[in-house]
Amino acid sequence: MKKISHSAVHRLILYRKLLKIQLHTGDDYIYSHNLAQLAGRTPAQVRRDLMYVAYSGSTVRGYHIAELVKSISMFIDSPTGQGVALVGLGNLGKAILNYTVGLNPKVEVRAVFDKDPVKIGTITEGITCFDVHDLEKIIDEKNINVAIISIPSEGAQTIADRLIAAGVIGILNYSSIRLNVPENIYVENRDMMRALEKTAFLGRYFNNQVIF
Amino acid sequence: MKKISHSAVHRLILYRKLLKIQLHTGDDYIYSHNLAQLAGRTPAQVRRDLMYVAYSGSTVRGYHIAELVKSISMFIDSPTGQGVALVGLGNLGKAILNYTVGLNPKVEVRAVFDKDPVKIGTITEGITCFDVHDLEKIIDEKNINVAIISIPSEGAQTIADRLIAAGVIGILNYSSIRLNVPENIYVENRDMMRALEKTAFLGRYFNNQVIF
DNA sequence: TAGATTGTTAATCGATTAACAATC
DNA sequence: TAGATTGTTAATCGATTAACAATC
Repeated sequence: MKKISHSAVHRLILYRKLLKIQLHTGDDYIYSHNLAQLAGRTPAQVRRDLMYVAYSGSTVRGYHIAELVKSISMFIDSPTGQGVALVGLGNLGKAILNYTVGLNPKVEVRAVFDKDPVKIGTITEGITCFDVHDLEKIIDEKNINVAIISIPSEGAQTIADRLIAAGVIGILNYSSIRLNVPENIYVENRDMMRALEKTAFLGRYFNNQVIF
Repeated sequence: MKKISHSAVHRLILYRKLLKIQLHTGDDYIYSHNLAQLAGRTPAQVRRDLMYVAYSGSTVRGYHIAELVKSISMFIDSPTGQGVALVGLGNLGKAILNYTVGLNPKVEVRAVFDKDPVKIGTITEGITCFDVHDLEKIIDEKNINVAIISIPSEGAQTIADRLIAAGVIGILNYSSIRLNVPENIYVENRDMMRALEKTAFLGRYFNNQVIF
């Protein structure tokens, strides 16, 4: 199996997103330098990234947008699709549902979990909220192997352990602790405070306000 | 001025966070291999990263935790502190406030903006919500140079233009469009769907379920 | 054909890793 | 001192960039 860097995966997903938007603008084809500009990359970088997916552009017309989207999807998405569980239906959980539900049928949120009796049984963005007590059962029933953690730090590790034991292989972690997981489990951490501090520093850095 | 990579900045912020937690465990000193384990890095990588900040460890005791935190902060934080504006007080905006307010006095959310009259004038996590119409005035008054965008895609570019014109140099963008900004402005994009798709792919990749 | 673009190879750059002298 | 750790230099690795032949 060939290797691919995390950042290349991230970029391919970005290209697909940008291409989907281009689909609605009328043009059938796009050149690497147009896509590069949209993505904030160089044309050569884009062409190199695209060589991961089995699709060749035309030297005259560039890339057929719809075909390229299809090729990227064949590369990135699971052929059978993947189910996603969201744990924690607070403000963040609701926002995540709002930003993700319905966008990619191959990466589909199939269940929400919470421990609050008021929330259990409600439906948000079309997804039912289950009792976190039934986590293992529902994950098995709904064939879920990806999870999003949007609960406070205290319970996060316990939930992660249960998710992994139930068959989850990828975790998007919005809690502010770092999870301890086996090495075959992928964890993507999204720490909001860390992102804010990074933005504050790099803003000054870009404006030459940092001296060291 | 020396150069530093975005990822090194991101790691230094992580180290500081992990060290702050260690502060409460009783030990005064920590070795690079302990910090490395917490951060998921190698000891040599940690030592190399730490050489950006002007602080030397002891060859016998390792790094004095409190001193190292101070040195990282002197490196990362602005001496005068930076004000932050949050634009959009929906579920996501409320979650962001919840995850960031009060954690770092040098990166301080000083104002929230929304266009909803019901929200304007309310106080969340101690921060007043202002009319987005008064954006420029408040940003100037409260000496803000960092902003978080947590509004739907449609209005995001217009808001970004106004923020930049008002003096913002760093933007943490949670909307799902890419912002067009001058090259001296730093934008950190946080696309939830992209993060989810990446997690789904890399989960399978880590488990050798991806063939290409 | 001429010209613009693509895919691929070679050169460069930077980050990571390994090795080691210096320190207490 | 012996031993463990640090800071720094050298070697390796990988990604980015530049160059260019192939294509229509």
